[in-house]
Amino acid sequence: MKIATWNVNSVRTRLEQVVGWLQDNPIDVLCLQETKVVDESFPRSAFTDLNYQVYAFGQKSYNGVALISRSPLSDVNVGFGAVLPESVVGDLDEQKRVITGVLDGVRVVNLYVPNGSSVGSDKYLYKLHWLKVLREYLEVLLQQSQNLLVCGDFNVALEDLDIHDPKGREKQVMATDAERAALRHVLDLGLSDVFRKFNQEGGQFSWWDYRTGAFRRNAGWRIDHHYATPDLYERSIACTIDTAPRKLTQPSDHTPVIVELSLS
DNA sequence: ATGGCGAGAGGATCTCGA
Repeated sequence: MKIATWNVNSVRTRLEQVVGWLQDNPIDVLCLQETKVVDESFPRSAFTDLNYQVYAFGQKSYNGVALISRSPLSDVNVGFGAVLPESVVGDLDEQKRVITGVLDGVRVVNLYVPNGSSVGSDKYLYKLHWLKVLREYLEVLLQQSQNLLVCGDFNVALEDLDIHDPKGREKQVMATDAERAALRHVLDLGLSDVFRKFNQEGGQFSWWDYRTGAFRRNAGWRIDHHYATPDLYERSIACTIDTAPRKLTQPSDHTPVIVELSLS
C-alpha cells in the first residue's frame, strides 16, 4: 500500500499538476492539505475520472484537507469533534484541518497543523493548543485501532537535521522547543517517523520558501511527515520525497512525501 | 530587522502561509 502526503497550496490552482502526478504515481491514497476550497467546489471529477474516490473537508480561502483514494475508504470522518467532546474541541473545527478514513485495516489520518505565524503570537499559541488537542484525538483513535498512519503538513521540524540552516531556530516558528515538545508529546503515544527509518541524512526537505530562490539553494525544511504505530512502522518498506513537482513552473511550495507499507 | 513570493477575495490592496 502506498500513501502520499502533499500540501498543494490550492487544489484548483494546482489541479493539472496533482492529476498529472497521480497518473505518473498510481498510489492508493493521496492526502492533500491547503486545498483552499469549499466541498461543493472541490474539483472532484478530475479525480473520479481516474477512478479515484474523493473525500473533502474544506473551507473558503484557507486550510482544507482531502483524501483521494483508489478504493472506497470506510469510517471516514472529519474534525476533532468526530471523537472528542465539544468541551475539548471548542471552536478548533472551524478551521478544516483533519480528515481520516480506513483502508485495509489502516486508519489514515490526514492533518494540516496550524502554521503559528510568529513565535508568541496568538496563532502560535493556537498551534500549541491544537497540538495538545491532537494528542487527545489520537489517543481516542488508538483505542479503536492499533494501525494508525498519521501524515500531513505538521509545520514542525523535529530536529536540526530537518532544517537547512538551524542557526537561530529557537526564535523561528516551526522549530522552537515548545513546538517540538508539543509534537514529541503527541508522538509519545507510540508513533514513529517513517522517513528517518530509511534516511538519516540532512538536506532532505519537503518545503522550500517561494522567496529568495530557496529551492535552487536547497534551503528547505522537512515538515511534511508520515508517523506510524509500531506494527505499521515495522511493515513500512520505503519512504521517499519526490522533488519533481517542486521543479515545475507555478509549483506548490511543498512536494509529495510517499510511504510504502507491506501489509501482506 | 525587513522583505522576498504566491494564492484568494475582490476589484486596490489586504490576509495568510512558513
